[in-house]
Amino acid sequence: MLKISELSAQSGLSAHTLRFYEKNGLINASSRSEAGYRYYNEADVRRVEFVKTARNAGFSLEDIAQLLSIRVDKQSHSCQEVTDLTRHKLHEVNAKIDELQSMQQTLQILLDSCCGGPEKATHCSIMEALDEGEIRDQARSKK
Amino acid sequence: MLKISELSAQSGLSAHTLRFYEKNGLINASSRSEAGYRYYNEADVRRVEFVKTARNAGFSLEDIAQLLSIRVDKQSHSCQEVTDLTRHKLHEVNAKIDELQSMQQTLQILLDSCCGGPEKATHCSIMEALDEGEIRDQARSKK
DNA sequence: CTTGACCTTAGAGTCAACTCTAAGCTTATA
DNA sequence: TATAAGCTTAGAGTTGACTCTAAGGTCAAG
Ligand SMILES: [Zn+2]
Ligand SMILES: [Zn+2]
Ligand SMILES: [Zn+2]
Ligand SMILES: [Zn+2]
Repeated sequence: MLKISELSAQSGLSAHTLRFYEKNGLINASSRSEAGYRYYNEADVRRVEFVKTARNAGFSLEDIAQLLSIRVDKQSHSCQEVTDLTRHKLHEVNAKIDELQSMQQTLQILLDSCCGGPEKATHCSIMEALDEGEIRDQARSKK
Repeated sequence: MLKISELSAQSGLSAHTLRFYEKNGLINASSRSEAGYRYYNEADVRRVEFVKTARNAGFSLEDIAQLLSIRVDKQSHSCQEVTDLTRHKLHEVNAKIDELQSMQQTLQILLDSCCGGPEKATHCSIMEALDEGEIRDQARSKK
């Protein structure tokens, strides 16, 4: 049985974060001391690790809540549900990458166009490009 | 002289956003009607377009505030200042791309490993992978 | 028995960039 | 003149994932 600070040290998640995850229904301590201190057993710890791993893979806390509800009753869920979640997340990640790569290109072009020296910015081609709006619009995600 | 709704239509930025930008010192209407309505002249409009272009390139509003302060007095600023800003932004964008590509890979591997069918998730290899934590940590940015 | 580290809670604050609301003027059209 | 559309302001709400605070109870070591 681990106290919250011990689980925190072991998992790398702060005690604050662990309590926050609990408040959001992701994890919980299956027992409490008389004084109300949280005590985590092995299953609790595994659940925390699952959350941590899923978070590292890029899933949002909401996604993780769904994955957890599958995890506790795998019988009632299908592989398809799991891949749907994963595929959806992958699409989001891909969209974000596209957006950022577009910015990357723009920024690189701007950077290449400018001398970067100590001269006055009166002739700066980056400022000119921004002034003239000659930059293709990025598809900025709205969410 | 444009009223805020006209500038909004022309720029594609909502009137709310234009007022928000003004509150944050990015833009402003150089004159007001007797009743207090904002009126934007050509220079105002160009400044708004500059903001819009810089935002499209990926700069934060804070970055843009700096770019604008250079823009109004190019004599007192150097190309280097401009490239520093741009390079810094590029680094941020690159870091974010790396992080997302790492997630992308992880998600793709997970997806490839799962049958995605209507079978019960008891044997799901995505769930297994998340359970076993066999996923390399992404370098998640903390900011 | 005291000190200090650790634990509890509800709830507030943070960040970025909006987005919206309420309450009340103003202006254009029918 | 009445109605609707448009403008003003200060200020609150949104999103996601924390992060921190205040006020107080608990526990082990010296
Ligand atoms: Zn130069
Ligand atoms: Zn330059
Ligand atoms: Zn399967
Ligand atoms: Zn599966």
